[in-house]
Amino acid sequence: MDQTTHESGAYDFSAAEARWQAEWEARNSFATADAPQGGRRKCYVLEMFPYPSGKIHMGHVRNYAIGDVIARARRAQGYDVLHPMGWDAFGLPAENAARERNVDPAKWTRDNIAAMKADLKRVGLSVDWSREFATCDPEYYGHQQKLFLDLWRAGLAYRRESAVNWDPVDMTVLANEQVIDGRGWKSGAPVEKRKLRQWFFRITDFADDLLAGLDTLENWPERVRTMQRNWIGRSEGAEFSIRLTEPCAGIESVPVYSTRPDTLFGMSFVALAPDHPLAAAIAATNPEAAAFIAACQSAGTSEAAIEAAEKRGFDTGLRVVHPFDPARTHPVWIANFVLMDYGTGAIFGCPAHDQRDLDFARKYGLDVTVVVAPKDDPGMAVGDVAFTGDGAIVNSGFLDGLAVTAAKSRAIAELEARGAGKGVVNWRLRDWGVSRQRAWGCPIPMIHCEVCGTVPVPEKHLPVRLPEDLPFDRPGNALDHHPSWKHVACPQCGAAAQRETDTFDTFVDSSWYFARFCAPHAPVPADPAATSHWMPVDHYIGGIEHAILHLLYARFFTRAMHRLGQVGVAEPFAGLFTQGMLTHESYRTEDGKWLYPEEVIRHADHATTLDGRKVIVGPIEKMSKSKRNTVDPSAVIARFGADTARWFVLSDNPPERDVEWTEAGAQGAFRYVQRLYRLARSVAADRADDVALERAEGAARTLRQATHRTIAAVTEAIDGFAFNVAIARLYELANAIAESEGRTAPGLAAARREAMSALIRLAAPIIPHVAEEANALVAPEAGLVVNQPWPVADPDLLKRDSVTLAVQIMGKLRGTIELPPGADAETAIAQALAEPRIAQLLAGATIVKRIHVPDRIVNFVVRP
RNA sequence: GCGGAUGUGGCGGAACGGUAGACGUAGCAGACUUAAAAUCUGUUGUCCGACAGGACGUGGGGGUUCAAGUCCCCCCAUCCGCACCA
Repeated sequence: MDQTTHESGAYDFSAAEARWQAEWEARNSFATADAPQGGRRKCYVLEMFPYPSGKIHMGHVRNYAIGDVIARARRAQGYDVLHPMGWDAFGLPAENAARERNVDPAKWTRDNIAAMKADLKRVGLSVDWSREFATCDPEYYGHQQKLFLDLWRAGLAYRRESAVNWDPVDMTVLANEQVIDGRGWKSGAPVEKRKLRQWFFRITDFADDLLAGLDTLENWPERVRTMQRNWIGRSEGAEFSIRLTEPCAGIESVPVYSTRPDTLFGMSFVALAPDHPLAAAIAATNPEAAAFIAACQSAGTSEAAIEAAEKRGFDTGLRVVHPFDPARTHPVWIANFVLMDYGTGAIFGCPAHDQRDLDFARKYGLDVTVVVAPKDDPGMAVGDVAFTGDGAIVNSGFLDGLAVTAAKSRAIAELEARGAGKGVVNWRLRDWGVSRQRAWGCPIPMIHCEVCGTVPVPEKHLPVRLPEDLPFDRPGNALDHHPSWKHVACPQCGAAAQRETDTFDTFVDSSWYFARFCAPHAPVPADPAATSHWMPVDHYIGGIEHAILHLLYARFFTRAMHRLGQVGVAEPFAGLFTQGMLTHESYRTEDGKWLYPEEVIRHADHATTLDGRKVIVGPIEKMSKSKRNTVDPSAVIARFGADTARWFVLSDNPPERDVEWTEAGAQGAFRYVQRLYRLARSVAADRADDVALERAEGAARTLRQATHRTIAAVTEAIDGFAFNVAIARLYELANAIAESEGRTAPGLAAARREAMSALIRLAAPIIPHVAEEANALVAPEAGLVVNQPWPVADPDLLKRDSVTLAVQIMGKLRGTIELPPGADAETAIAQALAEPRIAQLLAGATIVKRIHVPDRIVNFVVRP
């Protein structure tokens, strides 16, 4: 009896998984070289690296299982596969832990990495761990500082003022997620906007290219490309000045941007962003305006908060002159829905043809003039819905009668002729602010000298290391509070100077790690030869929540590095796959306390606690610690094994959708793993059969056909990331092998061995441990499964002996017929008409049309 | 508010415009067992009817087509993102 079989004959996953993981590690099965290997095609598989929270969760298991299936399948298919792993190790949680529990964020992070790595290793991933690094390694962030200096020298980084959320009680900058309903999450104090000098990357320099590049990303989900396109937000419009009737504080006119210059005659007001310079000038002498602006500032900086807020405005009393009609004047308002960061921070309002303007106009009783008349309703009156479609321009002087597009050009030409403005391309995309007032991040390698200004840290002094004794005893930036860290001599003049105490946004850390993985020990940030070989990432796998920011920043950063000659490609991710989230029922006691699933006994129609108290079963929601509806993968792996966990998270539904963890599903997965092993034992016990595979007949040939159909179907399904479909086909093959047991047919033993070998290799990317175990029973002479090639389907065995066609009358199914594949229309229709039931139903009716789709259907269209 | 997606049996889901419900899970009936678990066999969309057969059925409403889960239009619900969470 071998050591992984219980006395009962059951598969002992625990011993087997540890043994095969050790075996792969001892053989270095997943190590990859930086350079090309003998003409083998390369495949770079990368899952978004994790934040080291300390424990893996089921979302990680699913994310890494998806990547691992692809990596293992590609390896079997003959590719040279790069599949690395690392840690996105800077960020707020470590800092919060430091404050709350007085621990060193570095130690906290290192401990978390160690724990998570141990968890991940038990999942049995085909990862080349020799490439592992964490973004908090001084070596990594030192290279990042070098990259920043390169970007700065290339003019792609600069410093300017920008607003942050300021908590006036805790005296600290808040992240948007720390602002809840306009208040600080801890202090509860209303948040203020405050301007700080901050570092920015000039991502807008690449706006055009980032947009155009999307068209080349054929292996990205269309929805992600659409989201990025909308985010970049290219628009064509007009930028022009609108003259005030009287100057205000020396300001004579207001520049506005509009994508609808065709509706200029429908203008009824001008609206300024609350932080617009003219608004500030007005507020200086008008306390009411100042109060209104102050009220707007408390909303926080997030666009969602601003736009979801009720539209409010303040009439400044100023008026502007209409650019095309000096006789008309319009009021100037300050409005909370106008964004300073978009366009010029001021708009003209045309309520009839813009919903936000209309809502605003209705609220404050402003004029609504229709200037675009829909073709089917030329006399349209506007109620509460703005008309934004095409039509003919009316009430608009020289624009009258034109269509919208023509009117835009005409209006722009007129503005240019009058010297008032011009046609411009505008982008919604803003430059990327990377300064964070946080201590647990990559220090920005700059020094502020009173004499020399802002001076870069000399490269020989990189990395600028974080101090090991960060003081977290008071709010604010611990790096800034450190007694000595920031005080240095100016590298240029030697005078006393101060280090920049802001650190980088952690999105910077994750914007080039995939390039570093290609040569993780190179003396430069990215090794050009290694990145030229491995980049782009062929399959990048992660959550849909990263669809915009992370992916856009990484695309920008790669372009910047490419421009500087540091990586071989401009586009980092050739293929993208976005997975759904893990969800689970949530449970609470009657007094509202959240319960973990393991504290709950689930009955058929209700649930109780372990000691019998009533449990309220909540909706199925995204797993989160706060609701305690999490399932701990370590516990699942200990109970069922890694193979079961991997199989379940891939089997239940398409990977791009959310998956609900269910006990029943896990049990089902567990049964399959056991069943695979039992089948292998059964096949291994078959007596040899001297009939060759090629001469298999009857049940043996049927099994061979099933095997080869499964090979074709599973290969296609895995290529398309349809793991749930691949798994359904693997169930079918297992069923077919089980059915063949005890039967007799020429070549059946050989056919069963063939089927089992295919099943093992096809299932191996998903459940690699039991696949090795089964292989050791059935075909030990073939060597480890990880070194075996992917099975290939024999086209002859994919051919069907006969096909079933549906026979329809008026599109309704009325019967089926059996035909040889490829039968022509005449044969099919004749046979359909010969069916007694069809003939009966057609009797007395006139057939007006006969439709035949080869190997699919016959449909008769009849008249009674 | 804006942008993007999703919706099919009790549940997860499958389905080049061509037999809706593959496969799994749950349920029911049976075999094995002292018993339970495991395993195996059969069965299961709803309604009518006898297992023949029929009607209905893919979030709701309309349309295109010989034929619609699939294409088009409108609506509803849920989820993701919104620039300092990662």
